[in-house]
This record gives sequence, C-alpha cells and structure tokens, in this order.
Amino acid sequence: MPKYKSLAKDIHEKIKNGTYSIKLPTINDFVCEYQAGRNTVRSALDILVQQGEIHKVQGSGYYINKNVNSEKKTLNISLKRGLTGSFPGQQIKSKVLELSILSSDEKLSARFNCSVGTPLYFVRRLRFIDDIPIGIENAYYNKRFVIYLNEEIASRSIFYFIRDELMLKIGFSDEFVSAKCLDKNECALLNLDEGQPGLIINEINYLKSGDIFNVSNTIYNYQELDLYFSIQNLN
Amino acid sequence: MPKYKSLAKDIHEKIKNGTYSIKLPTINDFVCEYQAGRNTVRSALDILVQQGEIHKVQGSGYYINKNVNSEKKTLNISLKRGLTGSFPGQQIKSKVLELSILSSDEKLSARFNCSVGTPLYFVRRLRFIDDIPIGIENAYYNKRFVIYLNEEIASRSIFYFIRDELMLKIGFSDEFVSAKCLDKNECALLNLDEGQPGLIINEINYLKSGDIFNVSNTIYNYQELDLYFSIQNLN
DNA sequence: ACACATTTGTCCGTATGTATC
DNA sequence: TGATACATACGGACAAATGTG
Repeated sequence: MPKYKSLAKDIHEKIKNGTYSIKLPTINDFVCEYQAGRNTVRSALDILVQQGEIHKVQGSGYYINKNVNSEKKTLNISLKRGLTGSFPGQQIKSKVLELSILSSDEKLSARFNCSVGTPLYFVRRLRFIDDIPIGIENAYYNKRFVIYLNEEIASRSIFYFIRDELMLKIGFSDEFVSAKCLDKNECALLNLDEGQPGLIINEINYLKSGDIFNVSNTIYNYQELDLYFSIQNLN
Repeated sequence: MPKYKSLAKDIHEKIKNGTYSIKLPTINDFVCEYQAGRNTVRSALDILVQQGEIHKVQGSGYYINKNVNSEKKTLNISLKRGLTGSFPGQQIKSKVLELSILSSDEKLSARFNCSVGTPLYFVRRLRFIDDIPIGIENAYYNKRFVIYLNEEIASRSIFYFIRDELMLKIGFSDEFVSAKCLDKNECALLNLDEGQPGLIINEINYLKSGDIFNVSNTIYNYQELDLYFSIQNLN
C-alpha cells in the first residue's frame, strides 16, 4: 500500500477514535509526525475529503465534517465497499434468488462493451441489514474477469471475493440513480405495500484496466435507506 | 483561474470538439503542448476524471469515457452547475411558487449549523426543461451570505447569481438521495398521476469557507430524469 | 518467457501565491 | 500588518503497470 493511502487510513482511524475534536493538525504537523512530504500528506487528506469525512479551508485548515443524522440508514456510495463494508457493525445477509451463467445479448453487450455471446454470471440477491430487506440486486459479471462464483460466495460478499480472492483491481464506476414504481413481486420481497416506489441504482463497474467486470441494477428499500455522497466543486 | 483549471477546460473543449478519438495524448505530450509541469497536467486531467469524462490506466494512458445513453435526461451532479449549467442547449425555466424571508427554527438551525432566529430566504420553484416540469425545489438560503434575492433572479438561475453576482465561492456539498410517494399536489405540479414516486435530493451546500449557505430539498420527476455521477475507487 | 521502452503512479523538495486569523 | 496555513506550480527520481518485439 502506498504511503499516502496508509496515511489516510491512519488519520481516518484517529478521527473515528476521537483523537481530534473539530480541527485536524496542520499539514506540517502531519509532515513531522509521519516523516512524509507535504504532497504525500495532502494526497492522504484529499482521500478523506473525497469520502466526505473532512473538508478544507484555504488559509485555515482541515476540519472534520459533522454528520447529518437521518432516521434511515445511510449508504455512503463514494466509499465503494458494498453493503458489507459500509455497515461494519451490522449483520449483512444475502438470499440468493438466482445464480446462473448466460450469454451476453445485444443489450448487455452494449452495456458491458463486450461482444455478443460473452459468458456472464447473473446473480439476483435479496439483501438484508439486520434482517431488514434492504435491496434487490440484479448483477451481471463478465466471466472473463470474474472467473468463478457460487451460491456460498454470493450469500456473503461478492465484493470482497472479487477484491481479495480473485485479486481484481477495482477502478471506478458509473452510477445512475432513479426511482420507479415497483411491481407486486418486488414489493413483496422488500416487505412493502403494493404500488410503493423503489430507489434504483444502475451501476457499471470498471477495473483499473478500464475493463467492465460488472453491471448491476439494485432496487433499494426507500423506507430504510438513504444514499449519501460528497461533491467537491471543481469550477 | 489557476493553470491546471484552464488546462482542464481546454482539454475538455478539445474532447467535445472530437479532437481526440478514444485515447488522449500522453502527459508528456500535454507538458510540451502547454509548457506546464507534469503535476500540473496531472491535476488538470484529474478534474476530468472526477467528472466522469475520462479515465486513466497506469502504464497505458488516459481514455475518453463512452457515455451510456439513457432514454431520460441525465443530470451529472458532480458538475455542480445547477440545471441551467447542466443542460446548456436546452431552455431552463423556473416558476417561483414562493419567495419569503423567515427565521431559522430549531430544525433548520441544526441543518444550517446556525443559531435559531437567523434570517433565511425560502424559495419554492417549479423547474422546467424545455417546458417539461422536471423538479420541485424547496430551498433555504442563509441571508448572511446570500444577502439578496428576488423573484426575477429566482426565475432565472440562483446558482449563477450567487456565483457571478454575489461572488460567493462555492466549495462542496453533501448530497442525500432518496425516494418517496408524492402527494396529490406534488404530482399535479409534475404532471404525474396520483400516487407516483419522486426522486428526492437533499442538499447541503457549503462555501469554500466551510459555511453553509444553502439547504435544499428537490423532488425530481422520475419519468424524465436520471442522476449520474462517477466514483473513483480510493481503496 | 524475457527484455525493453513507454506511460502513469508515488514521493520528495522547493518556491511562490493566496486566504485566514 | 505579520504570521500561519493551504493552493499552485515546477522539477527530479524511482516504482509499477502496460505494450511491444
């Protein structure tokens, strides 16, 4: 792990520990503490800025963000850790509704940027946080990269399997968020009355190589979950 | 404007022009072309990466992202330009449903991180793209920073007014996305049948100073709009 | 399979600009 | 006004990944 990432991790831990109250030490303080260069410390802090954990004010310093409390659970999507990594204290379970291998058709190939006929895994899961149904995930994985999957893996964390077992290097993702009216079956799975809405995320996940390894559509339970992310103005 | 931002702007224009096909010139090419340092060019390209316009592959180069086409209009929220800046070709109109000054209560003060009684503008607008009702925006502005507003300004772009006339420096924002069932009135405003859902964004907007100048809740027309953003994996 | 060139990633140091306090 | 702290910009060295032959 590069130095700036391990710095970011360490500073993140200290923030969670309550080591700092509101204001972080200055860059120079960190430079001394960690025996690192200024730019390295800046890179580390920028990670935490991107993740919505802190913000910076020129001429003043770095400050810990207050977290706005919602009645619902809040999924910080910029963390890119999947449910399992996003709710560490809580019990994440997944009921595998379907797991199959199929051939990519025209439409999927367009999304995957692969040729028609490419073998894909299809996984449909009902996901729970502390036994509350939180989302219905329909995911396709390009078998060229995700060479193996089974029900046991899918019932735990596909994300960790891909990252830590298959050792794939996850790069970036395109996220499309929308809403829709759910059908009878979807409502039943999420324990919702008929005609209720769902919060939809369509995701295209890329490896660091730029290849797409996963395309998914997840219907989240709007009564239980909020999405959160922080945006830095680049104008 | 700093050099890396003007570089980013220039490269962005060239991408839109079709100057490059898929792969961008190398960093070194840009270093020569713009007489800039390597890190400056990297900073410029990183802006475009953040905005989901390009991606990079170590050892290989920078590549233009394919844009996935949706049937709906797509709002790239990481651009932080408001509707007016996000749909440049199209006609943005806003019908001001309410504009008033009020005193911050307990709940608003918690969100604004200000004391109870602080004067706030409240603006409720129905927003249109090419005469299609696209969203209902309920926004509060801290009068301490947004010292003036009127209906004429609100019917155009509050965002540009704040940035270009009031010269406030917009920093970052917290975004909370959810869905809900709309009530009769909300559906009527958005030309939806009763009982239809809405895509909700709750926003807290900060200045570069770290002060909150705006808190808003917008109900988007789920039939017309998708949200888009790109996420870089920082693990 | 291997070596090599290319290209991006990380890290350091330094100087100067700009905003805050 | 001066001191502090972050922002921008440049240059150089080496690491790591990719692509080629």
